[in-house]
Amino acid sequence: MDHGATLSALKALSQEHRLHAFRALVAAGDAGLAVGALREIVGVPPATLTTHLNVLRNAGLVLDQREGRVIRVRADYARMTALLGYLTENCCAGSQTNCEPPTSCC
Amino acid sequence: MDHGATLSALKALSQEHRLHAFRALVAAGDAGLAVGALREIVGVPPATLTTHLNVLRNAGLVLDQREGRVIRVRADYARMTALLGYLTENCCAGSQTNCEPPTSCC
DNA sequence: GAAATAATTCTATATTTCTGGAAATATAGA
DNA sequence: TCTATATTTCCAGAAATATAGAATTATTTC
Repeated sequence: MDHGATLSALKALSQEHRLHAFRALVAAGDAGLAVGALREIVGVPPATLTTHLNVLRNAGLVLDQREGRVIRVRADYARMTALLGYLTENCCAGSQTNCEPPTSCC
Repeated sequence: MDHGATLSALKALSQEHRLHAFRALVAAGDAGLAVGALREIVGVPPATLTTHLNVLRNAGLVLDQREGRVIRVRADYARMTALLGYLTENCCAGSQTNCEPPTSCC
C-alpha cells in the first residue's frame, strides 16, 4: 500500500458516518450488510449514504455485490490490514525488541 | 479509545503533510524529531507545519517537550496502537479462527 | 407493461479545512 | 539589554468536503 492509497483510506475513515458504516461492516464479517440495513444503522438519508459509500469504495475499503434489488457491501480486510501496516512501518528506528508490525485481522 | 477520539486521530492522519510528519516521527522512535527537522522533511512553511502539528497534538498522536529553543516532538505509540485496535474491534462477528486484534507496535 | 422497491446520480448550498504571510512569544548567548 | 534563532498564533482567502432533495436507473413481482 503506497502513500496515496493510504491517504485515501484514512480520508475515507475520518468521517463520522463513514467510520460508523465501516465498523458495522467489519463487525458483520463475511456476510456483509445490504445498503438498506447499513442505512438504518448509520441513520442518514439514502443519497447521503451513497455518497459516503462511494468514498469507501474508491478507497478500496469495501466491496459490493448486487443481489437482485439489494446491494450487499463487505469490508475488505486485506485493505484494512495493509493500512494498519503502513502506519507502523519502520517503527521506532528498529531500536526496540518488542517492536513488530501489527498482525492482521482475519 | 472511544468513537470521538478515534475520529479525531483518523482526521489528523488523513492529510498529506500530517501523515508524512507522523510517519517520520514513528520511524524516528523515542528520540523523536525537533520541529525544525520535521519541517525540512515535510517541506512546508513554519506556520503551516505548526497548524498541522496542533491537529496531531489535539488528537493525542504526538507529544512534545521543549529543549531550550527547540521543541522535540514524538509519536505517541500507545495512542496509535489504540487506534489500530478500534478499527478491528469486534471483527468478523467472531466467526474466523485466525481473527485477532492487531498486536501493538512497541 | 405497470407498480413497487433498492440504490444511485445530479445538483446546489452549507460547512469545514488548508494555506501561509505577518506579527508575536520563548529561549539562548553576547 | 540587544540580537539571533525556534516556534507559535492570528487571520482571511482559497479549496475541498458534507448534506440531502429531486430525478434516474436497476430489478422484481403482479
